[in-house]
Formats: sequence, C-alpha cells, structure tokens
Amino acid sequence: MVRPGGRSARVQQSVHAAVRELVAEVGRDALTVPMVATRAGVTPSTIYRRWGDLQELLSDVAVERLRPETDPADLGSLRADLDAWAEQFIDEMASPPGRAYIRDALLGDPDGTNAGQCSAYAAEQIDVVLARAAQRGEPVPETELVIDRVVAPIMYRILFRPGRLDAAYARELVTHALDARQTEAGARLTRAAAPRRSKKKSGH
Amino acid sequence: MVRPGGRSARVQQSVHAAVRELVAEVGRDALTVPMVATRAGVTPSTIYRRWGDLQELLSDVAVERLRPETDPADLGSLRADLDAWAEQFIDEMASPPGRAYIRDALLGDPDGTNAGQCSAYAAEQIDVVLARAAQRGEPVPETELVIDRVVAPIMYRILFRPGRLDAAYARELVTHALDARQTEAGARLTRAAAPRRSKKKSGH
DNA sequence: AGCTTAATGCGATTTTGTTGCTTCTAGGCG
DNA sequence: CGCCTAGAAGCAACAAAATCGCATTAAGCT
Repeated sequence: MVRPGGRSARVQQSVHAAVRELVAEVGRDALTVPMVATRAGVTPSTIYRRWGDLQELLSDVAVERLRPETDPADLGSLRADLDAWAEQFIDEMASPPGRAYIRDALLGDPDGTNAGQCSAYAAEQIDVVLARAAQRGEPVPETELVIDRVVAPIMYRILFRPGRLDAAYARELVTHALDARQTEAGARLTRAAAPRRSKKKSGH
Repeated sequence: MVRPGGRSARVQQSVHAAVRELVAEVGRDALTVPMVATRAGVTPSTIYRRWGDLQELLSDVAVERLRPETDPADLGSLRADLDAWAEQFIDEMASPPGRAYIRDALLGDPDGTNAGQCSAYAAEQIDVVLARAAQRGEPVPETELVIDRVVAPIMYRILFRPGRLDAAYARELVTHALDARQTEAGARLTRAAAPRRSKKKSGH
C-alpha cells in the first residue's frame, strides 16, 4: 500500500528540505546521512530505509530541481522559441549547480528511472514548442531530431568536456536542427520510445 | 614528487586487479574498500589515501577499461571506417558492462578529469579515421562535428534514454555527419578545446 | 651508499550503516 | 465513530566503514 499523505509526506518534505539547506550550507561533499537526519528531525534509519543511501537521496532531490517550472516562452516563431529555450537550457544545465544536479540525478539511479525522467522533461518542453509552431502552420522537425541535434550535444559537452557552452553555440545547434533539408530527412531518424516514469515508493 | 614506479606502481596494479576480479565475482554493489584491500594485499587506509573512496577508485578503473585498445579498422573509405567505428562504439558502450563503466567513470570524478579522458579517447579514434581519409584526398568534417553529431547522440541515449541503439541508427548518424553541405558548414561549429589529461597522483 | 620524503602499514578512534523490535498512525471497514 | 491492519518511523544495540596519528619502508636523487 502506498502512503502518499500524512506523516510519510511530512518526513519526505523535511528530508528534502534538509538536503537542500545543507547542500547550500556545508556543500555536497560534507553531506552525510546522519547530518540530514538530524536537520530533518528524523532518525537516520528512516532515511536509510526509504532511500538506501545518500546517492539515491541526492538523486531524488536533484530530479525535483531539474523539473522545469514553466512552459517555454512563446516568442512568435519556432526559431525564436527554440533559440530561447536552448539558451536557457544551457544556462541552467551548464552552471556549476546545474552540472551537480545532473550528476547527482545520474548517480544514485540504478535503473535509469531518474535519468529517463530528466530526458522526458526536456522532451516535454520541446514538444510544447513544436506543437505551437505546428499550430502556426510552420514546418516542424520531430522531437527526437531536436533531442539528437540540440539537447544531446549540449549534454555531452556538459558531462564530458570542459569546453565552454554559450548562446552562440546554442543558436548554431538550433539552426542546424531547423535546416529544411534536415527537417524533411529527419523522419528517418525517429526511434527510441519516450521513457515513462515509474513512481518510487517515496512518491513525490 | 610523483612516484610512478616501484612499490606504488605495484600497489596500484594489484588494487586495480583486485577491483576487476571482485566486480566479476561479487558484483559492484557488494564491493567495499576493505574487501578490495584484502584481495589486493594492502591496508584499507592505503586505498582511502590514494583514491579517497570507492567511487573514485571505480572511476579510475573504469577509465582504464574504456581506453580503446586498437586503432579503428581501415576499410578503404571514410564512410566505411566511420560506420564501422560507430557501430563498434555502440556495441561496446551500450552493453550493460559498457554502461556500467561509463557511469562509474562519470561518477567518482569531482573535477571532470576522467570524463574528459573518455571524450578524448573517442576524439583520438575519430581523428585517426579523419586523418586517414584526408590522406586519401576525401573531404573530411571537423572532429568536433563528428562528436556533436555521432558521439553525443549515442551517449545521450545511453545515459538518459531506455530506447534501443542499433547499427541502423549509427549509420543514420554517420550519414548525417558526412552530409556534404553539413561538412562545409561545420567549420562554423568548431569550438570547445580538446580536453587534456592531468595525471592523478596515482599516475597510471 | 646515504639522504630525503612520499607512500605504506598498523592500530586506535570516530563515524556511518544495519538490524530487530517496538511504537505510531493513515487509511479501510464494520 | 472507533476498531483493525499494515506500512512507516523511532529506538537502541551492533557491525562495518572511514579517519587519523605515528612508525616504518623504500623510491628517487646526489
């Protein structure tokens, strides 16, 4: 039986809050489970039982923070919307805290659930932009194509390369993703079903 | 002062070997630092001092295993070489052990050194293929462009999406990377200096 | 060979992680 | 409305791990 409300929910909230506070105060490296437990006003065993270890807890918190809060801005054209979205994506994800959240989300994630969720967030945002453009009558590429050509290169650089990521790079990627010939040819590239979220027992 | 030889080197070798053996025997989840230390014939404090924690040790071992052992095959044309390389890349990286190594490499890597090294391995391999093609007089894209269009989408799927990765997908990515117009336009995309390896104290 | 110093070994100590059992409470049912 | 049930949290004893100071070993240099 799942218990989404009552005490369980309060415990989860206070634990999450404690993690966020302590990460800000002492840094992620100094964080320990007993420390979080004390701050949250619970016993360590509660955390160990619900999350297993610090990594999974951090992963849980990280996915929460990576969830986009608003729909992408509507600037009147697909080009402008995608540009703005990609630029904001880079700003959020490539910043030191953003990188840390991405790493944490990937980290304590044995089954890839959290990683899939992150990807799904990006796909949803792109879908909104593309649907709006289609509504306007603009030709639109497949979501998968935008992920391959815009999101993937950005994430690859964030995770694997020290190099810089700026707005100009974002625009180049978008230009390329919207290239007419590529957009038509892109249908061939469609594959890889969208990941679905299977709630954890700690459901939030 | 760095001590690349003698006892330090022997300790490192035996620790790495112990990790590989134990991962195969008991699995990564059951692995502990004291266990590795016993198998390697060293004291736990040695491992803690040199590697910090289990994650960094695993990251160290993972990078070793992700190092390509041979140059990409020469099949007579850029297209064939890249196809073959991408296909092999997917085979190795998308397999369960490959994914595990990638995760480990990213995991215990506070400064991104190991991740940069993984990226550098791929870049080196691609450079070999491209240099050979240039030698033959074929038009070649920038290394960065191949990374953005072939490597990045593959790694993104491996890390974030449950979907399938097969040879057909690899070929589509290569086709797209070699597209003539894109190859010319690609010069604009060049940025992000190649990462350089700064040896750890445990130097291997 | 002798010197210097990084690296390892060893053991005491602290901290973290695990487990069995009890207590509490949300949600279901009569 | 109050009992019942079972999942979740608390508690405490225990096991395992990580840390630290100090002694010892041995690379690398002159």
